[in-house]
Amino acid sequence: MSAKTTEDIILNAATRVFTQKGFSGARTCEIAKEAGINRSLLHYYYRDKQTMFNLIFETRFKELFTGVISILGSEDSLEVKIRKIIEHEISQLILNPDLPMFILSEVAQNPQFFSQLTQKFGINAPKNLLKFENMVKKEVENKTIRKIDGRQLFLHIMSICIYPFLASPVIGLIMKMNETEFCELMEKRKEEAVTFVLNGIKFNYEKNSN
Amino acid sequence: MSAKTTEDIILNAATRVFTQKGFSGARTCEIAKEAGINRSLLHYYYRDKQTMFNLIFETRFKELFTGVISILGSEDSLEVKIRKIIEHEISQLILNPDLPMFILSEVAQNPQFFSQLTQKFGINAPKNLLKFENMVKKEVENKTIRKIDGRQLFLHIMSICIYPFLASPVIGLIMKMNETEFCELMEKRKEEAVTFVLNGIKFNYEKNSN
DNA sequence: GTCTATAGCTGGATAGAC
DNA sequence: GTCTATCCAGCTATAGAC
Repeated sequence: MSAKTTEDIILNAATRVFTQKGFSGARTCEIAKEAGINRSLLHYYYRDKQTMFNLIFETRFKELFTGVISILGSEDSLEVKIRKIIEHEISQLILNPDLPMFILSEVAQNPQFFSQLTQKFGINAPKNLLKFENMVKKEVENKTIRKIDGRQLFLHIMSICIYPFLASPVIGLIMKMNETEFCELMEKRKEEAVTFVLNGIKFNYEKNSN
Repeated sequence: MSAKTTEDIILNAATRVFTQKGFSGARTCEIAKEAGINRSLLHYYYRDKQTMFNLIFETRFKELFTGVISILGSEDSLEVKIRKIIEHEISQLILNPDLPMFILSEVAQNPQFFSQLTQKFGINAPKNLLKFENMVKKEVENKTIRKIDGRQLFLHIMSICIYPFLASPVIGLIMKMNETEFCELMEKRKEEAVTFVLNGIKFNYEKNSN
């Protein structure tokens, strides 16, 4: 990140511009301007716009997904997994609030991106998710949590962590917050989200004991 | 939607293309092709790309926001509001799965869009949200629900409804579902989400009675 | 490695025939 | 109202000087 070489300066500038505007909205001359260099230097270091974009997209893609997926596949208990995912996700997103919008909007337009990259990095998301689902299933059978589809629970958790960052401009306006206040709300959200999720799946005695 | 006149045919085609590719990714020639007409007809009916886009964006913007905001401002009880929002949102999104990505990605690049349009339509989102927050506050004081920040609860609800549609390409792949299966999961999600949220805010006797 | 100049293309917009 | 032809701007990419 510290950007000493011209190569790094360009890459950082390109990352900012692509992340904010997406591939089709980004302009190479804006990247050059942001980096404070000549436009032809972009081609010298990274051949063309698409090549540069692919490189950046891969990096940011890993930033977004590898953390959660590895926690999903860990040996922790369900409750610990839930805590870890939430704390990890929200902490990361406070540092990179525009990351999910960048990745998801590009993937929406180009779904093959996702499968290509998970293959390339040997990420086995479906396997790790299945492991999570099986844990949920077992806890449901043991009646340590209420009856719930593991996929839905996984979606609940991801939703609660990621959505606020996807909608932050809207949220900022309707809740009349500036960026700092938004971050504070997200900071508090870590604990709140854990409580909410754990309560949300708690076994319901009154309802199920008869 | 039925598209009898050329004007409507163009508008429907443009809606599809803009929604899928966004403003900067959309090409007027693609819209013309999709509508099966000549490119210059676009200009005849809608002057230019930006004008056409603004028109479509306004319409889709209303589709996404007016429903929830009016429920927020209604006289229903908190529980009924929660049920109504969830059922309304997920039902709408099953019919328009790519709507939130369209709106939110454009707003992310152009935050003034949101404030302009809410002003223009006289939507007072902050006021209706405050009403919701006050209801939450009152229920917390009455100990009918656990202690929770109304803003966080509102975010929980919106997140759980909207996020799966924003991430649907990713979700489809890691859960190995096609579009139909995804819709079925969302159909079931209505009930699951209501249970989850209501449990998530339930007053916790064990913890608070001593 | 970095710059200037320029080529070449894509896409939006307009004029004008029918 | 619809089409053809054309123009023009903006953007990417390349060649070549320093």
